[in-house]
Amino acid sequence: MDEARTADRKADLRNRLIDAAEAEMAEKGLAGLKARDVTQRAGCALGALYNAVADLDELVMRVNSRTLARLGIALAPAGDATTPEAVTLALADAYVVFALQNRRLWSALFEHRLPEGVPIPDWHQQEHEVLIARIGAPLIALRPDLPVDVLRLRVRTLFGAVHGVVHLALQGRLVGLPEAALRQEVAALVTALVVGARQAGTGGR
Amino acid sequence: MDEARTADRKADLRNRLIDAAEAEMAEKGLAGLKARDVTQRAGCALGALYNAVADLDELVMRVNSRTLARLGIALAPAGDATTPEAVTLALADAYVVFALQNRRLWSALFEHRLPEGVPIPDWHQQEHEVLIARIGAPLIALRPDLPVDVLRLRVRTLFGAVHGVVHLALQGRLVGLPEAALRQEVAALVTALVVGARQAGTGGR
DNA sequence: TGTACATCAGTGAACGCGCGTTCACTGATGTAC
DNA sequence: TGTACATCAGTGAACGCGCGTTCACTGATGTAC
Repeated sequence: MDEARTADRKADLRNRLIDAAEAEMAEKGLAGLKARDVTQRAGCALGALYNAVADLDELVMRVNSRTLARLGIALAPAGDATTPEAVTLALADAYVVFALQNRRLWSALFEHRLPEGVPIPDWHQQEHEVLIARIGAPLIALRPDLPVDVLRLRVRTLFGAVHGVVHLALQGRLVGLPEAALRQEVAALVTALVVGARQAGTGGR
Repeated sequence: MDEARTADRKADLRNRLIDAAEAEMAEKGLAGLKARDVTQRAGCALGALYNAVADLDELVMRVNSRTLARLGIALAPAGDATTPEAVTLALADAYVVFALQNRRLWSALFEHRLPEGVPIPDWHQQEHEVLIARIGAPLIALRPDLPVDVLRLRVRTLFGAVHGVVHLALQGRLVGLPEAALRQEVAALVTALVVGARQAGTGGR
């Protein structure tokens, strides 16, 4: 009857391990994540890690999963804007701010690669889809005339463009770029793209 | 008097090592580059590598240097276009094509990180600057009214946007995207950005 | 409520591997006379 | 042109380290009677 208690404690440790991994990754980046550091931080023995989780890769995916969830929350208020353009702009700006405030965790989202041949698990893939859909919603409103597959591509292009600018800014080849400047650049970028979309959609030049 | 001969042979081996490293990286990517594979491919002993080059990092930078040079050559014909817009479009398109034809070598350009605290050597940094300047030239023609530091930022934004789209496309989260589609997306992206620039520059909307 | 037994979370030393780099050596090449 | 000597490119076995993962063990927790 009390077997639930042990299960709880097991889940507890598991969470502590994910917490620890998250903290380590936030401090040292994905490449700096070491099994020993994680377990030490979580206050358990090295071996316990493999009782809670299959391997380090799973741990990374759990952390990435959390990061995506937090990103989702950070993007939510953007939906309140009144026009599709404004929504898109707000999404992009929230994305930039999130990336800046979560540099290493955000980078880990894109750096992590599973070993060759191992596919990304469905539950994780789906989390990505949700985000893409969120970004795509206002664009669909903007261009109801376009077929969905073209729109899907456009959404990824928009996302890729914003992502690329932020990525480059955080890489350090462009050190010390102030936050305000980055946000402004991204805003200009998105404005150009979205205005282009509307003009094309309404036949206006 | 014949000491030149030995020096030549030394330089020869060095070049063969860089060739080998380039081939290895093109096949297996930056992370797949191993000292033993390189020397075996170059037909020399493991230790000879360290006679020719300080360490693997230097080898990678030599390869990246070549890749940048080849990229420069690939971009050159774009300068023949007649309007600044057309030049920018041609540059972006040539960039995309180059990236697709040199996936792993192109990725290595951005993946390689020197160990913490070691700065990028000047000669390599400068190669980057040259490319950025090349991309920037038509933009300067487009917006002679803007101060240079704003333009510098804009150039990097444009580059980052294009880069991000290509990067995302090659990552594999977006597998099998046909080349034509990618080129078209990038063309649309750049058109939007460049048209925006001209309109803003001429006081148009 | 006790007692014997089973389970399994948790331990941490040890394993094993990959891999960059070093180092004592050798032999070919070049110099001095 | 020979001969003795010095140099140093090239060799590859060995070093050393980092680090993910395993595994024999232990002790606390839970079950059966």
